Amino acid sequence: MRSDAGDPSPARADLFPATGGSSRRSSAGRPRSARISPFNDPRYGAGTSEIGVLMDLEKLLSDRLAPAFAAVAGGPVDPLVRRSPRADFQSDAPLALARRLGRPPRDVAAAVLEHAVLDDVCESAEVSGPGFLNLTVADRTLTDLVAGLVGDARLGVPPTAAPQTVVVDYSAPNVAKEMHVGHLRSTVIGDAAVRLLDWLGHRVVRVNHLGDWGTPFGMLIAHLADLGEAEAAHELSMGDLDGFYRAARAKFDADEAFRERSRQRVVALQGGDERTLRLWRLLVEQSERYFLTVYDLLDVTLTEDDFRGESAYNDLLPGIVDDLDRLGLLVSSGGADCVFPPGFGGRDGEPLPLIVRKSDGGYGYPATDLAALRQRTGELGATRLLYVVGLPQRQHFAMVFAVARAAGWLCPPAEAEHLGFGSILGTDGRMLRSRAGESVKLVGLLEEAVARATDLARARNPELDAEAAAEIGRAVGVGAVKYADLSTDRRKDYVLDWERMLSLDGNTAPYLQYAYARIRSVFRRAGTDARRDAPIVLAQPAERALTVELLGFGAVVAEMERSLDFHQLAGYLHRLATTFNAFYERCPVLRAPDELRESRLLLAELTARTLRQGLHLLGIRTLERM
RNA sequence: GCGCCCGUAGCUCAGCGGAUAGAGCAGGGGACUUCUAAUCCCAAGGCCGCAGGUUCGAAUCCUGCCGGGCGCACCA
Repeated sequence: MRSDAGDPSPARADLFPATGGSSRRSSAGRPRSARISPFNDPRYGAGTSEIGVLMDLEKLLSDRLAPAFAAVAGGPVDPLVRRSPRADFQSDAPLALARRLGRPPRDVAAAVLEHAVLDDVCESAEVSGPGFLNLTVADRTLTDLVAGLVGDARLGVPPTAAPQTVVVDYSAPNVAKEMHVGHLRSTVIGDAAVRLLDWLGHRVVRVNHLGDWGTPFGMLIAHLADLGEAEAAHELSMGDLDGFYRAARAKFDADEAFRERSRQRVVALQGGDERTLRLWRLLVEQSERYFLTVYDLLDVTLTEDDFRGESAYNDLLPGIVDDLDRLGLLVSSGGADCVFPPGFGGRDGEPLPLIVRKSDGGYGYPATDLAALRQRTGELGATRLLYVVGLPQRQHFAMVFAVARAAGWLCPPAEAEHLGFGSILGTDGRMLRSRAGESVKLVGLLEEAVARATDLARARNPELDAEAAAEIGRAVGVGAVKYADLSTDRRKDYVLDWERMLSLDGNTAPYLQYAYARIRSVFRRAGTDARRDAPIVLAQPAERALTVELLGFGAVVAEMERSLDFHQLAGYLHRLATTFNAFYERCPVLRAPDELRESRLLLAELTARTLRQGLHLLGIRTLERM
């Protein structure tokens, strides 16, 4: 069972229905008719929504505008509906269409308006500026849609109509080596991808592509043998993997006899020597045990079942070479077996090979990656392969994918995507390093985050007992690190700045967690849940703004299924929290007259559920109090 | 040398063909006998690296330059 520490199962199941599984399934292939509305669709009674899709305002407006555009253009046109600073929404499409039709943009916009049926959902719809359509949604539409959200455990996000098998390759630490900040991004981003795709109803296979094979293992095993198994196991179980590695390395550099023993160990390992293999397994097991403690601290859903080291593909490697040869793709160059995918050049302008088998007969990581890919599309039947690996390996994956396509191991509908990411920088703008110039230990980083967050919690709240402070410190500290990673475009480098990411305001995890805790506090005081059937009343602009924001969750999540750009979800959650805090400031909940009080409790509950679900998708915990 | 990525407010970042380029932080001014002020409100802050081009319209697309990062055959 996966130790999903961030599972949103609430203390009060009635208030926060579980959202882990696909509890409701919308009718697949449902027609996207523009004429279906919350008001005329018999399946769509207020508060008892059977389908999630029409809780999405953008889609509702888009569906209404599409036929009108089609009528004007004589063919399908995407209405390009988006949020607008001048109204609730705007359509940009008339501008582009005007050129195609050779008519003035404002005329086109006006013609679209004439054809569009918007009266029942919009308070106003008008041509604006050079030819935009500004749409202001009727309050009645907002209250009806948000009432549908109340009854929807999935908050307006329907499960996918086309489930795929998705393999997510992420984390991938190296045996007998410490996890460092470089593994942080892969682990955090990969885990968010897994959580999202799983929630959307895909079959997700986590693969932790452990670095558990290769020449360094000769050295490590030789060192292990010198120490004796018992002593080595003890050292490794302390979690000091780097100490072990460094000691082996130092002997390797200094001692010729040790170097020779190391080389013999490599040969013995590859030759399947039982005693050597046993030592190797000890190394792997101890390392895996250590990695699991890091994953536990990180609140990541990886378990022991997800380890699939490079060695797992060893038996498949000769077949890869043979089959490439049979397909006529293999070229011998400099004694190595290579494939030269077109379009890749090297330093000297020569074609760049993917070296499948080295001149010494050994296999490198290209062979392993090809074998793994083939196993994923073949045996596992995956149609989406994600590789959460740093951007420097971009060319490598482009070549592997190109060769796999040429070999027929990667063909539609299956597709592979390198989910690359940038580096973590220090506040000096350079790659994050420890003072000694080494890579920074991941656990050290996490421990510092937790310690800092715990201190902050104590300083804010001196009456907290030690246990509560520790729990808050952990959720906030780890959440802050993960959120800092996920809240900016993953392709860019980002600066790790303690002050900023642990700050209680700004686009940070603590800010979002605090908004959630505040809402929970309201419900503790209320001593009751929100009444599910209470009508939503939009008495003030802040209530209206919050409602519009709540209705945007589905569109953001839907967009991320494809892009996996988690900073968009982070941005949405921050916007939602900001909008809620403004609402909270101006709209008393518990002190309000009955009707308003019930309505506001519902809005608060929806906000909390959305924050919790959104943060959960990012792998970040919420707290009942802070 | 070839290739890829990145230069947006003092700082960290959104925006990637559409209206007057948005947030947050820091700095300035205001709001606490609080439904948790770990909050909110207000004002200020920009030749979107530079120069051309395409377009009714360019931070966004194309070309060239400048600055920074990364990769380029037997390490993964």
